[in-house]
Amino acid sequence: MYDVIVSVHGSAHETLSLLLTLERIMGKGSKPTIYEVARRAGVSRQTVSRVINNRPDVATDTRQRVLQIIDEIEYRPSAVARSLSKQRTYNFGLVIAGLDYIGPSNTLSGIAKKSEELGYGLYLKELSSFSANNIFPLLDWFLTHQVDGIIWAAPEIGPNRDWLQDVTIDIPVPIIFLTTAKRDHISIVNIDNYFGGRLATEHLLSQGRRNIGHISGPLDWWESRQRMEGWQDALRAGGIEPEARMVASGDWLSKSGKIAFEQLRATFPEMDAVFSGNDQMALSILQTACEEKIDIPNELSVVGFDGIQETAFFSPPLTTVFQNQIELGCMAVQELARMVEERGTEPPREPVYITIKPELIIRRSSTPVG
Amino acid sequence: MYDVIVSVHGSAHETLSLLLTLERIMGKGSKPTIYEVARRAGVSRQTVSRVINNRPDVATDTRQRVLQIIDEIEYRPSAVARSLSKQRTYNFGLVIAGLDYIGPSNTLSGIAKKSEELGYGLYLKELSSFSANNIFPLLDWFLTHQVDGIIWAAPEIGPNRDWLQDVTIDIPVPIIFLTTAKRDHISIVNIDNYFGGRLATEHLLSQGRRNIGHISGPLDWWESRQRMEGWQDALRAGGIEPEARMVASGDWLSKSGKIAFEQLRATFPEMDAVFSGNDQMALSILQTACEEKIDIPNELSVVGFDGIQETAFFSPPLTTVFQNQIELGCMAVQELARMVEERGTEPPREPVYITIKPELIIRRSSTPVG
DNA sequence: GTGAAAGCGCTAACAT
DNA sequence: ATGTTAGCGCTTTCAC
Repeated sequence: MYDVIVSVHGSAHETLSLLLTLERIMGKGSKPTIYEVARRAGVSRQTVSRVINNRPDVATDTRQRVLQIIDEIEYRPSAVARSLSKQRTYNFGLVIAGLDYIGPSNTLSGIAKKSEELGYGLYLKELSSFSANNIFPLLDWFLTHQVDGIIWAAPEIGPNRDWLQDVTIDIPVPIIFLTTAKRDHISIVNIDNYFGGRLATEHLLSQGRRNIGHISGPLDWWESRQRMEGWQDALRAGGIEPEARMVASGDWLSKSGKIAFEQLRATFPEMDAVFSGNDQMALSILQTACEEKIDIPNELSVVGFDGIQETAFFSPPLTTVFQNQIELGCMAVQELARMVEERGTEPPREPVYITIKPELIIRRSSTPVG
Repeated sequence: MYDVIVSVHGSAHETLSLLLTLERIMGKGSKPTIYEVARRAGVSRQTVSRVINNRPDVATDTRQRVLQIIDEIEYRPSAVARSLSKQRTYNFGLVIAGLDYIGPSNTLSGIAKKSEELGYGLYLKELSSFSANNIFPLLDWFLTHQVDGIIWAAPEIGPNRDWLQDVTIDIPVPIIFLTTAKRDHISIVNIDNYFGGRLATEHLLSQGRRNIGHISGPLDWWESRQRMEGWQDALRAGGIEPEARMVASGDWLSKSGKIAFEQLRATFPEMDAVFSGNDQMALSILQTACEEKIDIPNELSVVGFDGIQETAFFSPPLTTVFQNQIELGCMAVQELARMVEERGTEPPREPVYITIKPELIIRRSSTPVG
């Protein structure tokens, strides 16, 4: 009896599975498997496998029949089983921080979009603090879940990249970092914050301003320091020596910008321009100015950083350095996908260091009519 | 020879696997499996399985030995294999939209945090537009990947929930919706926008204002309509009949707020207060007022909606209706986890409809000193 | 307390 | 063009 069935449907082993499968099918709710499709179509599982993977070597009518069954019983191939079998998940792991700021969620948007486009799923983990406490459980989780690659999109702050040295990158999957100082042997995608700082400052110089203050972000942020250095070097290139009293630090939020601005007015009274480390702190300068009847841009020019949409409608509209965070996210994913696809190539590819130039958007806050 | 090995390490079948495994181990890079651990520890795979699952029925010294090996060879259990075997992934699928706005990314933050806390991984998919185009491929992807549950965190706009009727919910996994009008048979978590609209308006009434205008969000957004209805009903309760000329619609962005405000000043010149559908549009009211020397709050009171952090540092500080989006995300995940854990309970649980009350934060923009 | 056998749903490699 | 066999790495009975 087995022999008969075998000759029609498959081996003894498959027939046995068939019987078991049938029992299972009885119970409600159990999702159909590839085997169920094969059984109904009267073909083997591999044939079904070929169909669902769009492989050419299947007879047209067989393919039709299989497809119809699939449709009929609403069969969906299990990505889990496929991952196990192929030893590849087509998933990326993403570590991000500071979703309560608008910048990171733009980056996220770019990452999500590009991953989708390239056919990768995306596991999201948010780092609750910016510090580096729970890095290892997190990495472990990703490895455990067999992601094909990791995107590290939390900013570099203080010592929160030290673990890189410890691990000396024996992480067995490709990993790409955003917003991280250049380091050997690791792949990085960055906005060129230094260049942005120079852009802003050179623009103010070109408008005839000579007393250009700076409100920086927190100085343990790598990005803040880069922007500040851009400001410093631009000043020097213009023949001006930057001094400590020309800088005040904030924490990115509007409130701190207000405080820093007050401070600068005290320590640097001749100030005729400010370069703010981000747009939100710049906003509070504009507000303070409005309250205290300081004429922007005639008395004081202001330039921000980030290029959030609102800046176009600040009053006056804010000149700002636009950093394309969506693009940043896209690039990161694109590069990671490349790394994944080119694994095992000989010789191994060099780590990449990609830098995206920000752009200056000139508006009224820095262009006195005079 | 087999017999000897068998008596030490396992069955003939396992010994065969062993040989194959050994070969594989030779090749660089192949990750150790549970079998490798078992072999080195001289126990069976099930024992190792017990150890990594923290099961009590393992002798202490056996456990120690196994743990040590695991540490030594840096073994990490494969979540993929486990998922296949347990028919459960401990992953959620999240659909979100509008990450370029700040609200959704707060919700996301809550969702990510709570998922982590409850031990679930999170697959992220961003809906590129707010419309309902590519819903089905998306759902399919999640089902294919065997998520334990789905969180739908894209807002309800126009007809983008129509598919719910089509599918009549034969989605085989629990699913929870955010920001969605009440419907039968589906689980929903919402901010009470209607209540928020009432809160804002009643506050203005209590301050003696009688001519309260409203700048709404886009009226195809369910949230916008709810807030507006709250405004309307509060006015009526105060003996005032709302009229069309008292409302102008924006698109959430500052610019549209400015335009809407200009319009209201024309159609509703006696206006002495405005309730804005969000904080960003309210910001542009404040800015316009500052430019045009309108005294806020004495001439005009302003109340916003959302409660973004910046509002505390607007000038003047903005009274606003705070919606806790992080909490919203947490609740959604918590509820989803419950649904997942209580599957198959008899009788099945009723769908939930949870509503979070927003809170009024009173600041200077609505509290004239008089 | 520990182990053998079977199975989760799919694919790769090798037939035919 | 289609089928067979042997995995992928883990868990779940059930037996001892």
